[in-house]
Amino acid sequence: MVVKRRLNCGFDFSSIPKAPRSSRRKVSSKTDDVSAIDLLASLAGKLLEESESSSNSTNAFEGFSHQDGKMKQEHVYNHNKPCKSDFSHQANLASSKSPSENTSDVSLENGCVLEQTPVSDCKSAGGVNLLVGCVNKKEDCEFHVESGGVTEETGVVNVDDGGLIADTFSLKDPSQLPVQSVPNGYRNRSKLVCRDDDENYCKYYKFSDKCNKSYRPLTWSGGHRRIKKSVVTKYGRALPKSKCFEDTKTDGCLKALHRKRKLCYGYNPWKHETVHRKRRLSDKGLVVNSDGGLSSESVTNSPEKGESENGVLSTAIGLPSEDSLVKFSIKSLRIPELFIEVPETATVGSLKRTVMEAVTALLDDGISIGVLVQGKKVRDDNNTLSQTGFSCRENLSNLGFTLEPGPEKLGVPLRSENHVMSKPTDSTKLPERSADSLACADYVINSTNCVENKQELLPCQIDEQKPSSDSRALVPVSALEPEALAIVPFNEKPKRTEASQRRTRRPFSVTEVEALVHAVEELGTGRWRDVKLTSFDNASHRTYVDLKDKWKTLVHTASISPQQRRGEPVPQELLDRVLAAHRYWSQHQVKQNGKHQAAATIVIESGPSM
DNA sequence: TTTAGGG
DNA sequence: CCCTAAA
Repeated sequence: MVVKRRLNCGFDFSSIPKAPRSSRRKVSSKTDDVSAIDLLASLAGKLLEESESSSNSTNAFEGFSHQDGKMKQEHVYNHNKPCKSDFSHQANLASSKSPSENTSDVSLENGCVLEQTPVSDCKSAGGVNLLVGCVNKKEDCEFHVESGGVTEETGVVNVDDGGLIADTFSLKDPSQLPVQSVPNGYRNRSKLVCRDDDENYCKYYKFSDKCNKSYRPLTWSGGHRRIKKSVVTKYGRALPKSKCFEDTKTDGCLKALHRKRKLCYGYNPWKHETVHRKRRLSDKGLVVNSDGGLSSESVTNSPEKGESENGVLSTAIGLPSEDSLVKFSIKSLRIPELFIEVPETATVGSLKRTVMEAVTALLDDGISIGVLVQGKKVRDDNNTLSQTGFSCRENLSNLGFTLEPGPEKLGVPLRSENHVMSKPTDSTKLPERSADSLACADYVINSTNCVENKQELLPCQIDEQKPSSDSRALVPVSALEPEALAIVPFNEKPKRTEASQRRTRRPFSVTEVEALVHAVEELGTGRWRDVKLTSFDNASHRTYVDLKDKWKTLVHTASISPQQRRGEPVPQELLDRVLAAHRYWSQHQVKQNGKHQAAATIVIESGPSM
């Protein structure tokens, strides 16, 4: 899975397709959501363009001040390399807010960021997260496992992945963000969890007597969702699935990349991109308009006319010369609170893989974009920017974006009719500016050793933020090497275009097995829904069917010789409990059918767990 | 929707 | 993990 994903640009996340969790559940996509992404992209592109032409664009960025003091440890990861464990990360400083509000911040980074957050903080502080990270201070940005508790007595690293959060902060100087020490609170059991928005944030579940700690499986509580949607072109036309990146679990990143590209070539009127390049991308399957550039009609659209959603988009994509343009940039989209647990004896490689899996799971579950104005989430996607209150440049400081779990909130795929987007005015305008960014991105991507190279990565992003040219601070939507970009998605995973992709395999961890066994011991083998609700409620990637299947395999595993077992070894103790529980509940079934016999059985067997 | 099983 | 018949 990891092999070809490139998660370097914050924008990627916004465009990451929501992987269908279950074929049975189909969520109708909301067109409104798309506009948010597109708008965001458009604005970002616009900002770039603007900054390029005007050194004063800096002001536009200054408004984005990071509002909270949340401590975050973020990890930029990417896996351009064949090695799945290959990911790089870096920490970012972010602010702390209540879970529901923390989304208003914007971090500017070249890559996706994972935040490490103590679970305990979540519940104890009413959802307030303490995250550790930094933007410019490399020394503080490393993924210090020790701080998380790897070296702690618990021997686990907890990465609580909360909802995805896109933070926006001043491009001016990320380093100004307060740097705080890493809390030593990562001692709980790990949660591969994804915080859901707001109220769902603090969910956690108990999964065993021994491990009666909050456990939030990696996922947002939205449960499995499988969304089938068509990709909409930047122009608002729905493309045939075969020609678009379809939402798939495994191709989320690819899709993200695709989106990124859309941003580069579709929404960002950056300069010096040739039509030829665009076409090449198009040929590769990218959703790129061959004529490229903003359409004249869109250009003529004045911001004032933007009453409808389309209008908003037009405004966002308006000509650089228009003062009314809303300009801002989103340097990165953060994935906060990825909670990970690994034994202290685990290798670094396994740690990487674990993190990678967590990230993948997070992405697989889909994300949506939220827009915040003055800390308040804008729910009406149909309002214009001005109506919403951030049409003016001075209000940008109050503008925030959030990456939120839950594809259903933002059915990325929209209906074409709802997305009459502006076309790029100048086909020749492509992200030349992004060259630097791209170089940076490439560098990041090529970094093999994430941890080791992290510091190297940071400079990249820092270097980009030159005082005189804020545009450099913009998210590097790599466009420098179109071919490469185009190739990656299509050549690497060409077939992954169907919505109903098989879910990525996620082997049960021992911890999960433990939780499962414990739940079955108490609930029996015929109440998988209850098992799910009691022990895996927040593990959206674990359906009750999954649990049932896992139990099935566990019983089988326990029945065969250890030599025949594969995968991560399950402690014999657990397997014994599996057999015991299986036996017990089998008897229990018999009991229901034949009461008398059951009574005797029960007396003999005091319980499943032993 | 949930169970139960086969694939 | 997926797919589905049944309930």
